[in-house]
Amino acid sequence: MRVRFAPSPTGQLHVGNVRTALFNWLLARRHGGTFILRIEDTDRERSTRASETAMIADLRWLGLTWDEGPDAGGPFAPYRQSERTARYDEVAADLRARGRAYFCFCTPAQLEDERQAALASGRPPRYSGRCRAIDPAEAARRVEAGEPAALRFAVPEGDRDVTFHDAVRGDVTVNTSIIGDFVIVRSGGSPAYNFAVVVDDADMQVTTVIRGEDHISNTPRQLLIYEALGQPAPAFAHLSLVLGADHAPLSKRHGVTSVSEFRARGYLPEALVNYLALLGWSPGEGEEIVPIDEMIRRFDLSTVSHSAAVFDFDKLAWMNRQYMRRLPASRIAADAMPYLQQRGVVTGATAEALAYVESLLPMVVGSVDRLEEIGDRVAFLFAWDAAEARRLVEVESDGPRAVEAFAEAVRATGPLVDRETFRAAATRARELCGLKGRALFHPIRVALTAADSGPELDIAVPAIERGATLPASAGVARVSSCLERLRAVAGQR
RNA sequence: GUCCCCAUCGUCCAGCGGUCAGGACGCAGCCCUUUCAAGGCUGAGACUCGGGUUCGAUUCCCGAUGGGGACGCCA
Repeated sequence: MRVRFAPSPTGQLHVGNVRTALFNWLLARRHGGTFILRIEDTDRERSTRASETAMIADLRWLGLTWDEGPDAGGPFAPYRQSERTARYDEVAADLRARGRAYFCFCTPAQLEDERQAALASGRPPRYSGRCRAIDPAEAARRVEAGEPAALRFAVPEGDRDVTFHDAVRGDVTVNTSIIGDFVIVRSGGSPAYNFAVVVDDADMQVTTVIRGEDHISNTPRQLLIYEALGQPAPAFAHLSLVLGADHAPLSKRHGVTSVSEFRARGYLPEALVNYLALLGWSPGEGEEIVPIDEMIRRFDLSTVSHSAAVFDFDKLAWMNRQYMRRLPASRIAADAMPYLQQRGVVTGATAEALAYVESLLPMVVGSVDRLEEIGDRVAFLFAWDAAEARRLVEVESDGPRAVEAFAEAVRATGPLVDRETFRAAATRARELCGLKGRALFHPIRVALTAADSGPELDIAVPAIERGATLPASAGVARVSSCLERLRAVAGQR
């Protein structure tokens, strides 16, 4: 089995395309087949190498590895359409020599007028086939003389049904009478999509073409080319589209849609892949968190949904939270470093900094959806605002009393390095002031964190103390100790 | 306009002739709790409509309706 993902490098890699890539990849891995990455850069205007590079990086980040591609090489190289022009020229010449394609001299303006007229009078807006009547020898002379011409495929006359079996939706039939002669080589000499895909898929021996539903009506055209070429056609599978909440195809105006943006916002590749897999496919019973190996084991095109799916950002967020909790802490800590560095909370990627960040994870994981949000949740460690803390303490009727009792307890116990020490200090404070429950703990919280909500105190407090012992060389922003904070709030009064 | 595809809770999926129509996200309530979350439990919430076929249709067939796609010298 040979499948391919063939993006055109004209921008960012979109999650809808990633889903297509993923389904191709899953099928290849499931059957021990080959996954090919092919770059469809025939549109010279819009394709850029920067976009190609970015897409490759995104695919790598997602873990969708390919066996053949522009960088990896392979037996059917090159895998970049812009480097395959000689091959397209050859096939185009052959088609023309055999009367299956002809030169068209119509101007864009002419074509546009015809289309408008057809639309206005309610006829299908397709090419009239006018240039088909031009004698091939004369056409060749005109081209020789430098007249610009596109090459069109000569769709067989008469109405004939073209049927193909779609692996996700069954048989699809289209009548050739609705297909106008379409351009296969632009007047500039570059191959048009319908032509290049067929040549490439045939040359690269692709056995199954999995792509978006928007290509379903292109399939009959491509089948006609396969036929004219005397090549066997691959199997086809068309995936439904990914929509936004308004049921319009997912686009920038729905929010974040490109892989690089999801990455920048702190989504994990495993979560994105898992979410996307479940958008239009289900592994069977229950389970939403599906390890990649399990997906490979279970994936099958016949169980892919026929209908369009709405992208649910909330569910993705939930999924990401699940992965933040399940993936090894060392991995999450490492991935979170760039975000913390960006905030200036971590200044150097030392082993000590990494270890400290990892130690903070139990405090944030589960309460945060994305890596990017970790910084907010731990901000109280590094940016503690004494005035704000004092203000919040005073809002509580017994606030100052509770804080003073706690401060005295801490002076006795020393640094609250672990949960037990913290609890012992809290117990001592309760004995000193007689306050308990919220009346005791809330003042302690606001005094120590300058915020009235946050992580559980018995893990937040030791985190403060651990941070306070870190040397400057650790590359972590300064954390003031509990005692320092208490002194500043309770004062020496 | 023409052709093609699609149709189960708000959303994503299960269901593949007989089910109290199941799960997940989200939502509501309760519990837990020193706060916000998280977590646990409970709950509300769907078979688009009309014809067939059948003893029996969410499930099969036809039509309508609705949604989407295509009709480019974009892919």
